[in-house]
Amino acid sequence: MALVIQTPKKKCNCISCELRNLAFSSLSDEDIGLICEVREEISYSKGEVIHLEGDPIRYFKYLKNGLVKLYKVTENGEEQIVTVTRPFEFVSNTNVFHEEAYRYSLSALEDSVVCAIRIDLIREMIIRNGRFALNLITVLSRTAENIISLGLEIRKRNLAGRIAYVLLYFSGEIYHSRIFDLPVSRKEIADLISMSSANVIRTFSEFRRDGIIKTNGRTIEIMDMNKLEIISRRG
Amino acid sequence: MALVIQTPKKKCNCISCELRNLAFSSLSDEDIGLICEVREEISYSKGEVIHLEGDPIRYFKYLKNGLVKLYKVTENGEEQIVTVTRPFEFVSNTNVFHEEAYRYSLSALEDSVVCAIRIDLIREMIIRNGRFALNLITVLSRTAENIISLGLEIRKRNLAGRIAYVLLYFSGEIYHSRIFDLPVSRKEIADLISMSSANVIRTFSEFRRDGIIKTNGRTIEIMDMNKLEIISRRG
DNA sequence: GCTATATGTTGCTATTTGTCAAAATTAGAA
DNA sequence: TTCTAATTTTGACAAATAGCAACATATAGC
Repeated sequence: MALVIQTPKKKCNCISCELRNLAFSSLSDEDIGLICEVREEISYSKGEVIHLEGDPIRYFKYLKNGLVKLYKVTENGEEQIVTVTRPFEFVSNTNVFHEEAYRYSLSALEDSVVCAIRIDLIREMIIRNGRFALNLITVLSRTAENIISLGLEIRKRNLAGRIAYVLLYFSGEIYHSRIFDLPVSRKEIADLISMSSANVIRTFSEFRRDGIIKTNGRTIEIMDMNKLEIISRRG
Repeated sequence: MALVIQTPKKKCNCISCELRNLAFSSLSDEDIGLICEVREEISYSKGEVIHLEGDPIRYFKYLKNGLVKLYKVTENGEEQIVTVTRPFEFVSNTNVFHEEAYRYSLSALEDSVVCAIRIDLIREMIIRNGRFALNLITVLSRTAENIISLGLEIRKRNLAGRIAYVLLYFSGEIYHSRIFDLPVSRKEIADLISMSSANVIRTFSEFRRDGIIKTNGRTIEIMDMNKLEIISRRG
């Protein structure tokens, strides 16, 4: 008798997970094994909400693959987008360690996989493993700095400069390609750069007229990278 | 000129330092003693630069008392202010753990005292003392989140809303008083909210005309807190 | 394939914000 | 103090941006 019945758990693959090279590189195989046991890997399809602002924080989440947006809904029901980000960003973790509830909502812009580990366990490991803690501080502060920097870059530019910056951001940081499918609507770009969607669209049209970009729906092709960079710089 | 005062070393008082209640609460008396030995307490008078963006990061700095501004100089020589902050914020430490050089400059808006501890030592302590690490993560993420939040709040408002928000910020967060001396010039407010200084001044004048504030040079008295909050909310 | 709905586009106008310049005031240096 | 330079203030005008509305196009659900 006394059979230990393990619910059919798919074979843990954390040990070979490419993410170990980030914060988790300093964990022993033993600890990684522990994380494997308890971590939950959750798939979200495009458009799905991963969590809402106000939800209690129980998990430390990081993006394994896909693309997400971090955002906030203002009192008058408008969305303000904090950032759009790829793996392996530690998403919405700016406040994971000092608040009870999420300050920002998170949703999937593309089909995405999030790895979630109970925050208590992460806390334990920080306490137990100083090297892990130091690694974690490093990546968390990089994540936070990216968000801060994006905000400053947006804030100092005018409409055209903001759009040029965002296009370069998607091209350079997100897609590493001169041609790409925008993962967001014009309205969402407006919500990211804090401008009206009509003016975002207008600026796209101007850039198109001036031969700086080609657009076909959400497909963007940057034709004149140089001019776009100039607009971004002096905008 | 911001001399590092090393000798004669005044009797170490870290053990009773009110800052121990923050990140350092989890350090043993022994470790606190060690920090006492090596920490440098540096006084800056109003207007002095504490460090410049690009300077190599060698110290973990926190503000013991005073008031500082964190800022950046753009390519065209304009200042962009990231935040204005009081103790016991951990200043400019967003990138202390993942970069070689400061990304932002820091200067004193009032006479200030900064405690500086060699970053290597902090790293060592993180590795050695997990509780300290966890505490540090908590306060660092709160600091980062404050900066992110300020940026978002500014970005979503129009001119009048931004100024109302900033006045409420100084009144509520910095001075805890309805009447206070602005620690910054009109130009610096402009650099913080990313608007022109002429328009900042104009808005001050409007608020004055409407009986919302009284101004006398840098002395501000908020006369109608309610109206200011309404402007901040719907701006 | 078809409708219903959301998203994108453009023009027009009102409002907001920036720029420039001159005058008034304030702060700092000698 | 006295002078000088920087900051503050205001006005007039130009430029940028928002708001609205009509229409086109794409998308999703049936």
